[in-house]
Amino acid sequence: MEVEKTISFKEAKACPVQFVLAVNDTLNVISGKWKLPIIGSLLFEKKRFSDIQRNISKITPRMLSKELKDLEMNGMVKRTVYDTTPITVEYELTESAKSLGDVLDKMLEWGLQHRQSTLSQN
Amino acid sequence: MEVEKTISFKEAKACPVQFVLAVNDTLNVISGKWKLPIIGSLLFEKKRFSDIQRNISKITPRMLSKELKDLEMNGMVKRTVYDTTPITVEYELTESAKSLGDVLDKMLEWGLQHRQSTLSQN
DNA sequence: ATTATTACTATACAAAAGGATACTAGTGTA
DNA sequence: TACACTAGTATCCTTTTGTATAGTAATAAT
Repeated sequence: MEVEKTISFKEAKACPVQFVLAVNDTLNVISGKWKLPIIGSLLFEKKRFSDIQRNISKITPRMLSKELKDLEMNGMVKRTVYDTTPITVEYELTESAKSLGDVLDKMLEWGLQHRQSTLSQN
Repeated sequence: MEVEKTISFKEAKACPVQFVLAVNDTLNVISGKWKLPIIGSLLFEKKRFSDIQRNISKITPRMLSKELKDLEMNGMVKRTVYDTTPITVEYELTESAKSLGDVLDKMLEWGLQHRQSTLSQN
């Protein structure tokens, strides 16, 4: 039986190893070619499998299925099956996933700034 | 000749495609197994190749060399060669890279919160 | 009976990322 | 002469990630 310690922001920030581990947690949740597009597609409304597929035109069903499973396992999306004919399955972001929006905004901001500052080096 | 348009935070945020692209810019800079550990290792002081290698015990010189090149190309680290014998090479984070610290803090914070909220689902 | 629909799965393959191990150049020391 | 040091490279191999293409189950409409 493992003892799992809950770590605080302060503790994690003070220790480089914990820091890297915790940041990696976040990174892993959104890593992979299609996670971000999928999250983006679900940011404003819940959607069905085929809707997402139409939304992200180049994704294959295999990848969409796999990435959605990953996201579900990581507590990022909720999957709901409706017993219609043919069945419909709805995917929606969890609250936690929605709160990732703020982080993504920060990344967006830094990305734009960084592009500026590296362009101006020429 | 390509016209390159500089995009604003507002513009990027309003357009899902631009949003995903810009966030991906940031993601790409820190993606790969060793980027974060390397950045972490350089956060507080400049270091030499062998120092970093000692710091991140499991990295091979091949990977360290490759990742440092990537980081340099992306404007994240500055490489300085000193003509000593044997030569010494120093790596340090650029200002832009240091400013990534804030983003990483956000990611750390979210990662910890998300872990809490998914644990409490059981 | 054939076709369409939704939400996938199966198989095979290609490409990218990463690891293991050995090696190099240039110089200094024992 | 032999060895050690720094900062890497070179070669080969394994693992992970992603792609292409075809197929499935359950049901309903034509």
